[in-house]
Amino acid sequence: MPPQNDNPEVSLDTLIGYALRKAQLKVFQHLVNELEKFDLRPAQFSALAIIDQNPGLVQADLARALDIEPPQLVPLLNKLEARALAVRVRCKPDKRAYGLFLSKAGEQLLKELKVIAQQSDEASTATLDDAERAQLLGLLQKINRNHDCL
Amino acid sequence: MPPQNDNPEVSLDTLIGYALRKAQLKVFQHLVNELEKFDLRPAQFSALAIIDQNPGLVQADLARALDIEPPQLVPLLNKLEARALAVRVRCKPDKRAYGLFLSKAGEQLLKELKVIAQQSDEASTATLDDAERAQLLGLLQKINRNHDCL
DNA sequence: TATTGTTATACTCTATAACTATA
DNA sequence: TATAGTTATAGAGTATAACAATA
Repeated sequence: MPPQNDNPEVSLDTLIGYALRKAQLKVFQHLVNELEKFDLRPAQFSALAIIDQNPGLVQADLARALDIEPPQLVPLLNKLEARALAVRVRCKPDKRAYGLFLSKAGEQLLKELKVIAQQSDEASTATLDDAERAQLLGLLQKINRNHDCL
Repeated sequence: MPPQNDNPEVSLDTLIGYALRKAQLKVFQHLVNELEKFDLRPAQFSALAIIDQNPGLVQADLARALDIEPPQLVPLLNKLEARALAVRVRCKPDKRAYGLFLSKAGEQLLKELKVIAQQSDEASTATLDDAERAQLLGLLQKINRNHDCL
């Protein structure tokens, strides 16, 4: 922390965006470190979870759910397929598209990863108690509701 | 009883990290759009605010405060100096280092930007009322307090 | 002609090693 | 020798246009 601060009445510390970014970097970095042991990135974990909850969805749907562009999905899914965690299956009605499914190994790994992610969440927010964590989750989800202002 | 492995207890929507990331992207993107009108990035705004509160700090201090590496600071400060918003001044005691100061124009622009940032904060969290916003800020700051290294 | 997934490309952000000039 | 700032560079993450196969 740099030297003194003689005019603190309006500062970065009153901005939600500033605190939000710092907190996100901290929590995200913790998860990155945990998932590194599985040679996975957070987006790959999220992809596994979304496929698990929406078996058969096509890549465009997954891209929208992850809020990334379709081209970014290609190496991500290649990696998951190469590790036999997920599969692309040609759609019967529309042979341009692929339905996405988890393999048994993918389902099993995902179960492990969910525990890891939950523990990472708690470890990186260890200054909060359970009630505060629940409160925070509710507030964040409330922010994430209205997407029409974007 | 066969133990069911569905595990709906832990999905992405129960993870603080997931909600935190989505909220941060939303709030950050809103600020990026607002600052774009001034041809500035959030890190440049933060740099202006930190220099303003800590006039004369050296670049290593600013890098630490912004949580970026010193090399990333070079083009950032070059831009601020080229626009005459901030200046690097050789330190008298240690001629290797530069003290950083805002120009009058920098101070004046910063005053404007603080209003913009505050409005951006409120606009991108418009689903929250003032009490919830204050609550959220407190929770985030609590996360950002690290007790393992002071 | 339009769409799904893919390739190629570029632009930003970030991280690290090496260089300069001072100490 | 060690440090402050800089340069050069490489690695991610992200965004867009263009292409192939299919509709």
